[in-house]
Amino acid sequence: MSTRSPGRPRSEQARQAVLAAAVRLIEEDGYGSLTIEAIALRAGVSKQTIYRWWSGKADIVLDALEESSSQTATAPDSGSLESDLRVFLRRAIADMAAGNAELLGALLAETQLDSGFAASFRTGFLARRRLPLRELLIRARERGEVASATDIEVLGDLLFGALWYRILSAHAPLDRDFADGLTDALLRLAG
Amino acid sequence: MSTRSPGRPRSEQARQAVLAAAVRLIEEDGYGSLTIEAIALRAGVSKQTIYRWWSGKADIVLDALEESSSQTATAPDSGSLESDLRVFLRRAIADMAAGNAELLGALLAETQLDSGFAASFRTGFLARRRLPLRELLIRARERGEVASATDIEVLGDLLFGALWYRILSAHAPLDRDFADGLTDALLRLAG
Amino acid sequence: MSTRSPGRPRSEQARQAVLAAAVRLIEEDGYGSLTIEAIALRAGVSKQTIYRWWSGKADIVLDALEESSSQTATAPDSGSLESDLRVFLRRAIADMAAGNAELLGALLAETQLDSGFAASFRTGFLARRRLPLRELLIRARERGEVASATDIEVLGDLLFGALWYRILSAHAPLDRDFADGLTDALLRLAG
Amino acid sequence: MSTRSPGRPRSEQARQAVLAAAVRLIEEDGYGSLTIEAIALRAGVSKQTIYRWWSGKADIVLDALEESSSQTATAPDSGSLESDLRVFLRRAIADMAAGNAELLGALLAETQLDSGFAASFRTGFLARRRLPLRELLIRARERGEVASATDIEVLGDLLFGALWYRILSAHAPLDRDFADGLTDALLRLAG
DNA sequence: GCGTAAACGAGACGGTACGTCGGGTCTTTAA
DNA sequence: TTAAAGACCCGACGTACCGTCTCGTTTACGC
Repeated sequence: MSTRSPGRPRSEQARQAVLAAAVRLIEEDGYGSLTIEAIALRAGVSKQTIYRWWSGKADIVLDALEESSSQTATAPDSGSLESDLRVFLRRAIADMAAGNAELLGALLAETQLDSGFAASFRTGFLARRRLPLRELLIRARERGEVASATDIEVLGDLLFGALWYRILSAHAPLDRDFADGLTDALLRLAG
Repeated sequence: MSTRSPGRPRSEQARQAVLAAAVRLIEEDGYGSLTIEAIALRAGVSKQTIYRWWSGKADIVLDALEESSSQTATAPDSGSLESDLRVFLRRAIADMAAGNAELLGALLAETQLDSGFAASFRTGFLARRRLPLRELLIRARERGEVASATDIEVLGDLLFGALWYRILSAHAPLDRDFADGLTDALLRLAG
Repeated sequence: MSTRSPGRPRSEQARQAVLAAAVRLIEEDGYGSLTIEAIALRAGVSKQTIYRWWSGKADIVLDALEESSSQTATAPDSGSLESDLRVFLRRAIADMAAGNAELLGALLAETQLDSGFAASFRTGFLARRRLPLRELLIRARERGEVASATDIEVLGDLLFGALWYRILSAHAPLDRDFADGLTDALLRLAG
Repeated sequence: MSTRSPGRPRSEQARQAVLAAAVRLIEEDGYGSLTIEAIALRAGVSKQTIYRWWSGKADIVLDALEESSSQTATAPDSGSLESDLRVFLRRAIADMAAGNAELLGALLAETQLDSGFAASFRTGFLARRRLPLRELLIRARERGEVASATDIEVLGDLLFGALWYRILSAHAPLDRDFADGLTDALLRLAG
């Protein structure tokens, strides 16, 4: 069989170089001064190659993030709300803290700059990360660990809000203590 | 007496026109496509006049916000935590909701684009808005309405995080119900 | 074979459009009100393209002039001083008179405005046009048609001075009569 | 008597300061980078004061020139063409050479930039300086020292052309030797 | 001396053009 | 067909000066 399409195949090397260049440039100067031209130069790639595969800076950052982000996609299911919550939050914070806080901030900015991107980011990125928490809480409610009157959505707002707020305000670190503090608060609110 | 400095005085009319133009342009096309030139054109003002008084787009937005923002500066002091919290939150949300959510989003974006602005925004704008809540909670703790073990800073993160998160994710409205939901949650955590 | 360098080649069409636009704008409003932006607009070309290939307005005018200027570069060599001088002067004046007087005036102005340009203009443009006259006179001296005591450089000053002075003062036309009058004067001085 | 008009009289000090500042700035950076604002700053004078009395940069330079220029206005009349010519030329060149070559160059440039100024400059400045030579030559013709066939205007073009050309091309100095060389040439052409 | 009046410094104003940067597209040669 | 190279049009940047304006202040004259 084989039958790959004809012509020169896409260069995986170029793809990696672009993502790596973007990440490094953001670390150096911040997302605000990131330019496609600088990425192309640093990656040793032509601008055209970038525009062939990505729609803009935000798209590259998104791609880089999916690449480095480990799986927060599946909710833990230990049978205990406290354990599930603690694991979920530690994992989420570890994920953000690594070197990704800068990248998340970049996407946060883009959300306010490009309403098209904002829409897809909200229904895609944000909602996807919120889903496991929701599942976890629903299972806990079925076990009776969460009061039926509790508004699960407000819980989500409080939790993710606190996470993003730390990225935004940077007034305190995103560490394990913060994860556990949030876990305690959530348990209290859920009861 | 009096003796003002010589030279033509600053035009208050130009100042107002710039702020108004910026706000209207953001409402029309979003902060991402806001340009100094467009502001100048719309306001019937020269670019130089803008650069004479403001350092950039973010500075203008900040100024516009202070102008329209009513006083959230002073904490209510009714003697009851619940009442204070409710008043404070309703006021804060009313302030954000008006037409200011867009402007706040713009500042949020700028925070990620310009680290210099970010610093002054955090220690200025954000911290200033956080202060009344802090005072209010400390008074309540002295009255015994807040458990001494409660971490007041985490409470702040949760509350303001939730507010900003709604602006960011726009998945639900910033209304009085949300204010009251947050009040209930906070009371529960404080106790 | 062949192997030209990669990348999009320079647009000859853009180049011509720029030169033509500059010439027409000078004819319309004079060099004083010529702007790079107007040239770009009229030529349907971006400013960047202009700055990529020319260093400024004067450089463009110089280029346009070389383009339109026929060859005054080679000295006539008929064996007779009178004939050589007459041909040289008629040619030089025809060259200036065409539509180039405006352009020459522009370069004249630039000489006084930009000392860097002045230097290259003197050693390049001016000196190059002076050379054929010098050769022609030296040949004539060898034939005994020019007195050995005659200062060839002063002759050059007188001749080119008169030409430029007419451009500058515009009090009388640059025509064939003037060319012949100068020829007669020069012959008299040379003898 | 007296009866001057009421109101504060014009400050002679300000006038001198402006002219001096303009001259010094031209010497330092050339006419091309001369600005009204720089003159005002250097002279310790407000822009308004400059615009009240002069119409622009060229007008100031013209004023400064008339100030420093000694009287070339009257033709010498010794009874001998050679003597008259020599005196006239030495005087003219001394006048130009002093520190005025820069200023003359500036006016030369302005001529090409502003057609309104050009007209008044030609009929005023240039023609006025040409007049004494014309008178001197006419007197000599009446004495029989100039051939009646000689075209006095072409003589003027050659002489003033050579002077201006040295300013323009700066390839040789404006000194007494040059004045005497021109005198000899003119005598030869006149005979 | 006191009011009128012009000139003065300071400096903000609406503009125009500057020269640069980056965006996204297009056109070439090479793999 | 993809890639690197690099020229293209376009729009905005932040700056420099333009010539005008509006202030508070100063300096003359005529009443």
